[in-house]
Amino acid sequence: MTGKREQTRRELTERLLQAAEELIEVDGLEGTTARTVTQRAQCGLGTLYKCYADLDDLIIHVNSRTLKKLGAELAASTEGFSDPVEQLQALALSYIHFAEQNHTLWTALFEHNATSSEPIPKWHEQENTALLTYIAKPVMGLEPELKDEALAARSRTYFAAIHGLVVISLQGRFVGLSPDVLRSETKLLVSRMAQPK
Amino acid sequence: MTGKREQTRRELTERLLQAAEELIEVDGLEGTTARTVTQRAQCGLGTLYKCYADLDDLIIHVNSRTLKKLGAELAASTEGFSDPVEQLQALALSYIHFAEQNHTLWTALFEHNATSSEPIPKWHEQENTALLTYIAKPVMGLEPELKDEALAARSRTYFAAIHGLVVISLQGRFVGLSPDVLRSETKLLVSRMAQPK
DNA sequence: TTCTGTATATGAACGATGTTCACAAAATCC
DNA sequence: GGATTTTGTGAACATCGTTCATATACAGAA
Repeated sequence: MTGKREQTRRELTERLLQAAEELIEVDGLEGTTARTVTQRAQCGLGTLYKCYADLDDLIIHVNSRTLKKLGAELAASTEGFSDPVEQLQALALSYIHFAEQNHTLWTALFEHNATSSEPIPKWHEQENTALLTYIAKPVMGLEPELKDEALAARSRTYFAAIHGLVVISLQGRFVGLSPDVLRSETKLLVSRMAQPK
Repeated sequence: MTGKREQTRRELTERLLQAAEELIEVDGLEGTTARTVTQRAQCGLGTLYKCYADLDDLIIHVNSRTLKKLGAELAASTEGFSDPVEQLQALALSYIHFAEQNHTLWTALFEHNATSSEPIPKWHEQENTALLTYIAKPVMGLEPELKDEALAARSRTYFAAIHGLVVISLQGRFVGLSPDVLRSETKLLVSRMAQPK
């Protein structure tokens, strides 16, 4: 019987990922410590560092999962819409919906590593930029003259503007907008952005 | 000779504020600890808790200073422009300039307290929303039908969209835009937002 | 000025954090 | 089945924010 080592290692790795995700979901990033995660995963403290580089690395893997879920919802949101503007509206509303329904996980996406020395690994940066592809498609329909870098930059502009609006609203650094005001302002932002001069 | 106690207390409070500001400027929030701050201010560790509620409170006071500087630059930026759109452009470019020139202090404004249990005190929230006044003025010129809450919401939308763009660019969670692309995209965002349908 | 009482600046100490590492135990190999 | 290698473990360490007894310095009265 061979491969037992590899199996238990995979189980441990998965259990830790699951435990971290649940902890972030319930208590947020601040409650997600090396000790609470390993306790919930029912393994020793040092095991975390056998399965992941460090706690940051584990959280990045949780964020990776979250990005996959978000990507799936974004992809599904544009189905049935042929008009680029309607697609952008659907993407924006889908983003809001995801942020509301998965508040702590979504928050962890950009609050994590906010003050860290280690840079975000490239494979995870890539996962972020990959989401811009969903935006690039309708933007291409709206502004067909844009090529490559210009299209990527414009897509980032669309995303950044919407994202900023959602952050201000849901994070509540300023007094938060109500959910319906957030939606109406988002629709307005998209429709104005989507009318090239 | 009376009032010596109060004077040294004020000096200590100011020295701690100055030390924290310099530390954030040089090392960012992560290098700004209770020990490094008190060491730089040349006072005992416990003194911090005599002058401020805790380390968070001290950093909030640094952020308060930063907001004042930002507010002054924003106020100055619109001088000489009468066209609302030009005023919004000036505000946006001024915001970018401030973020670039005071990168760590500006970052501390919204990265601090990201994962904290204590809510931001109301007087500091008020300092944040006060900045929206600068935006509200030109927006009022552009969309005079907006009243009170609607105007406040629309001003937040303008700010949030620009802020999102600057964050994505300067924070570099995604691969960062070059400074001139950031500026051209910002101008485009403002001009499109500023054309009511 | 001197003496007494009070306010306060201080750093040792505490609990909690992320991370490391020697070691015992378990899996693999011959 | 014995030898060897791999690995999960938690005690230990450095550092963090925060507290508190205490010694020091100041304020008011004589």
